[in-house]
Amino acid sequence: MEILIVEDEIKIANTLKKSLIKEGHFPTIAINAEVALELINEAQFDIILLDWRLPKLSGMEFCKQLRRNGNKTPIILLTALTDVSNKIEALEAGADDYITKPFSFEEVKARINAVLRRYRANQNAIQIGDMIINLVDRTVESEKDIIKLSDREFELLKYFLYNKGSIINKEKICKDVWGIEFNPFTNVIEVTIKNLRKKLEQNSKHIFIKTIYGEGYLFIAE
Amino acid sequence: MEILIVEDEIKIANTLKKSLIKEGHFPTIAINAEVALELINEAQFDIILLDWRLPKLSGMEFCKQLRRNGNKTPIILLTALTDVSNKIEALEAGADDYITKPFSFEEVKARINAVLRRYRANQNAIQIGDMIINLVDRTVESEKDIIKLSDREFELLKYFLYNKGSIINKEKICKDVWGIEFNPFTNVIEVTIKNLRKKLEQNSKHIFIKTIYGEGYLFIAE
DNA sequence: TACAATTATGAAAAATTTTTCATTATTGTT
DNA sequence: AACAATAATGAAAAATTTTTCATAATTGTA
Repeated sequence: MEILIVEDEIKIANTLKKSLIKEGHFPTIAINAEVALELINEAQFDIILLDWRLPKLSGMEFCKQLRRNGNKTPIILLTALTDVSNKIEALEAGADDYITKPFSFEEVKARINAVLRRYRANQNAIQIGDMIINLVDRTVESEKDIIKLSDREFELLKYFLYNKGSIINKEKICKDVWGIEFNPFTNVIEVTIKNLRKKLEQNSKHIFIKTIYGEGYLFIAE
Repeated sequence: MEILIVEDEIKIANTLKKSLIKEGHFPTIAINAEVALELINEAQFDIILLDWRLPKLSGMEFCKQLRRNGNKTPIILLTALTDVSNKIEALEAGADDYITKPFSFEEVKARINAVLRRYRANQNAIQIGDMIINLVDRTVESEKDIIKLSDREFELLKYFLYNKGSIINKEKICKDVWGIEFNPFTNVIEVTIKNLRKKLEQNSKHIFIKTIYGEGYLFIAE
């Protein structure tokens, strides 16, 4: 995993770097915000460890700037300050978490894991109607329940999501979801849609698969 | 789907908007780059349709600026220019595609779909060792072949990916992948790891699940 | 070297998913 | 209203996945 360490104290930066390499990660050091920004524009980082105190542009200001520019990489601020208002300030600047110095590497590891777990969950979770669908974990949650979909049902749901608002005919569904040419002698598509519909309707009032007679299906989420 | 239309010609913008709404999308209009940037910082767009000719800051310059600031939203440039060098210029500015005016809505639709398909594939595909793993489509490709994993096997692989470089013991694997407490009377974990290993080893020279005797498993990708 | 602990393995049982099937229901056309 | 075309449905068959099982192999300890 690519980790950017923005820290002007070389000793701290190198210690972190070594420990992260030991963990199988790929850390990169930037000694100030300027260097960091260049690196961010060149490479894709999975997470940023950002010291609060940096020369010129503070870590917090830099954090704000990144967020203002639409950068959503998870950020953990490293701070010596322990005042509660600093925590609020850090989170308001757009940081996902903060670690107070001095810190153990175990804590850094734990925070990185926690922030990434949350980030990945948010990244891949989308709200559709009154449900939350995670495209990586393949979970579907309504207000009532967690809906258990089989693989094929989930593939079909994902397909409808990607084609929301469009009428899709059976031939296209067969090709794109089953990966085979349409066979008019089988009704497996109708059956699978029926099964998916049933599960969605039992758990949602705002999501429908509407049949357009003779044309196909239209996925609607209100 | 949230679509940002950056177009100063109101007629064109409104025509596009209406057609996109008809398709079930959620378009928003910005009449210049400044307005667009504000909207981009406030909301999350799935794709941006960006006119080349904008007052003050051209679409291309705006595109460059977005990319420079780490914004990776798919962008389609709308241009009246047909010179081949403009196409190259557009792509070099960081656009994902371009559409030449005048255009039909069918073409806009087709381009949006193509760009999103490619974007989603790239977004969710990661290279690990000599394989490409798509976490949404759940496909695993090596240079030789497409590896067919069952659900459980894929969940286990994903888990190892997220914990690359860490030794994970069986109790933790059981809890995090199977979602149940470890039962010492079963060897289902060993069997599933064996099955996954076999498939990985048949297709990759650079990915291993190493056994640390008495401790757990370590996922290695070179 | 012998033994214990842990892990790996091939085969089969059990569970689940996917598809097929026959029938019913709905929609459109004449 | 009658009929044809299309879609939906419950049940069961077929296919696949997941787990169990008994045994073998590997690793660590005494």
